Amino acid sequence: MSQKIVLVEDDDDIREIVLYALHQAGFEALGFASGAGVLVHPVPDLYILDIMLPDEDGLSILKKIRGVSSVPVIMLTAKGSEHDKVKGLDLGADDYIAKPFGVMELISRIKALLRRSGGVQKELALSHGGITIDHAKRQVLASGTPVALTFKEYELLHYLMTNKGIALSRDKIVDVVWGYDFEGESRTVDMHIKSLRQKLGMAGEHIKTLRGVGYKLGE
Amino acid sequence: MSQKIVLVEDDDDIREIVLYALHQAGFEALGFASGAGVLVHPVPDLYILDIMLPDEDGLSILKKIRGVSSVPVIMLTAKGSEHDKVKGLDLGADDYIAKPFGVMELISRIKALLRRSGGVQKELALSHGGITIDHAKRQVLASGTPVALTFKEYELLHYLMTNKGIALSRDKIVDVVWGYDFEGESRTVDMHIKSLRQKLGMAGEHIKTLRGVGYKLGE
DNA sequence: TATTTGTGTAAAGTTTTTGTAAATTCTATC
DNA sequence: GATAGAATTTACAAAAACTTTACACAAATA
Repeated sequence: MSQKIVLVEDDDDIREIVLYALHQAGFEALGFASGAGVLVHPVPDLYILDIMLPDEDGLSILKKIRGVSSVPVIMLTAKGSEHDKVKGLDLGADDYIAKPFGVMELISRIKALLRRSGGVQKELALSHGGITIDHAKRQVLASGTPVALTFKEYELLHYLMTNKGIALSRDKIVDVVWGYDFEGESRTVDMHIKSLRQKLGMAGEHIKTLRGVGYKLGE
Repeated sequence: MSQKIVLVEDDDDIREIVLYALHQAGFEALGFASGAGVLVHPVPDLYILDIMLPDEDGLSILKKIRGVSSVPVIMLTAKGSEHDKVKGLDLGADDYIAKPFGVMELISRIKALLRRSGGVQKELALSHGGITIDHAKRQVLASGTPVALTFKEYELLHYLMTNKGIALSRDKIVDVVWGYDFEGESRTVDMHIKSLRQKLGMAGEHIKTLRGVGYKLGE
């Protein structure tokens, strides 16, 4: 089970080089050229963010990440002068690396951070396929935007998310979410699945129907 | 817990960009397009003043501020030539930044000033969405005006404020604020939430109802 | 292809939950 | 113990959520 790293870097060359090196080092690495789409992606084990990006700057992405998770973040800063300033600011990232940097150094810092954080890393939010559920806040984000769910909808999604990839029968779902067995047949579960899919929009497609069995979130 | 910054800058674009960056950096920032209204507002932790303003220039605002407070002030100066002149005069501001400036640099200087002036920032008051609760003074402000709360109302608000963004069940609220469990059903919590919302006026809308769960402040 | 079985979904009907005014009980203070 | 203000309960209206029904549609089966 290799660890996942998301890299956000607009310079194509740098991105390709770093991704290649990360793969060589045994990480599962995914690159983005801009902030768009980053937060739709499930939360990885570590982020590497360029502080200067075309659309949205690295800091604003950092803020959003920190809103849902305390996953380690490494910021890439441009020039020497800016680097010291940013580093001194302590904006909430775990490490700052000045460009140009050696790939080996980057990887060694990544490993250090993962070692350090791996211990008591408490994930605040569950994530999958653009869906994020923060149980403390009782808040759900689909593709980055908040979604208002009713009580049962939320409970159902939470159950699916905590069992992502697992096939769940209607009986099991009813037991867990409703807490008792319905008598006859009813479309209640289907009904709530429908509402969920609808409210989650695009991301709702990750809720799969298993004909004759029940439902499943993701692969 | 966040520090307040007032920005006076007539250029809409610059004002928006800087305000955005300040918010991203975790400050509570408020912008004015001209000098009017600035001094009516409560004194923040730091001012940023453009030296060239339509009605009243930044220097006269600076004078007035210095008349009542020694709060840090950063002046924004236009071009290179003027910058040096102003800087050499030492007009009483704590720092001078020439336009165009990098937002990162501005924020770094702000932090430096706040660190220097405030020492260790003693944060007495919690703030969110126009509601301020100063536990030392046991005083609550809603949209800037004092609100008289009863004991239970205050305790309830304080609990909500210290857990802003967190979903709180009625049981939890009762445990913490009332200290014991009610027997049967009762509308007591709802009742106090209602009074709070009423007394807080506009700002009361930040207390959200989570149907089937409880309540939550903000987010 | 025809049939059967299972699922999606809109809409109606029912239940649950919350908001709120008013009545009642409690508590501190004089 | 009288009184005023606060806290709690009661009762009901309003709003929101939940379940069921009914039927269309899709997939599996014969």
